[in-house]
Amino acid sequence: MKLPQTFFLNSNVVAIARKMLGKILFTKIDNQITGGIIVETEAYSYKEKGCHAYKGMTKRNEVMFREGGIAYVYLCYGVHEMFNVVTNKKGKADAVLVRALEPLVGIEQMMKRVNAKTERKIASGPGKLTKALGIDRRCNGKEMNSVEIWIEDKNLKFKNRDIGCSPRIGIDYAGDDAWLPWRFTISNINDYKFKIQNL
DNA sequence: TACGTGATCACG
DNA sequence: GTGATCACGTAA
Repeated sequence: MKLPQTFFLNSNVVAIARKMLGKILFTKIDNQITGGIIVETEAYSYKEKGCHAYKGMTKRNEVMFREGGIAYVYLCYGVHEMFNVVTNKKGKADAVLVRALEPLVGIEQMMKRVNAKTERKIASGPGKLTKALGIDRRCNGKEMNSVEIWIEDKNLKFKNRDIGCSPRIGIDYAGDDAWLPWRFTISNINDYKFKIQNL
């Protein structure tokens, strides 16, 4: 089942980030379908200093202020496209950064895009997963149930011990807010992968 | 551990 | 206009 927009309208972005683990992010770009299981996410709220929207609306973060359920894609360090899903109601600029995927569909195509020789680690970072899925700033503002990009729920459930929760990566500029445990990870994904059917 | 890379943003 | 900074990846 494709996740509906309502999934992203909740005001608790941390809960959404947690629930996005195990969902499957797909793109159909250049007529190729590629996708992977979301295994690492981070929550960002306009109320805290780690968030691009903390200081208000700018040209870059404008889509974060729209109604939830759309993509927020921006360029980081001049090199990497970063993919987020905007959440919450219009004007409440929250988002979830997707930081890593377990490759699942269209693996050959993903390997080609990232120029990798093996399928291992081809989407194991926020900059790499966008490259693997063909996501770039053209996806900025795109609805998350469109034909180019969407997330599916295959009802994957995890044991508590396989879910990690820790501070977010690379946001030292956020001061105290850098300590918020808003990063979520899955370990032992291979123990769960086989449960996914009907790709 | 160092640095490429270029858009963005807060200054004037 | 300009310059510091950046939600990374890779090589070493």
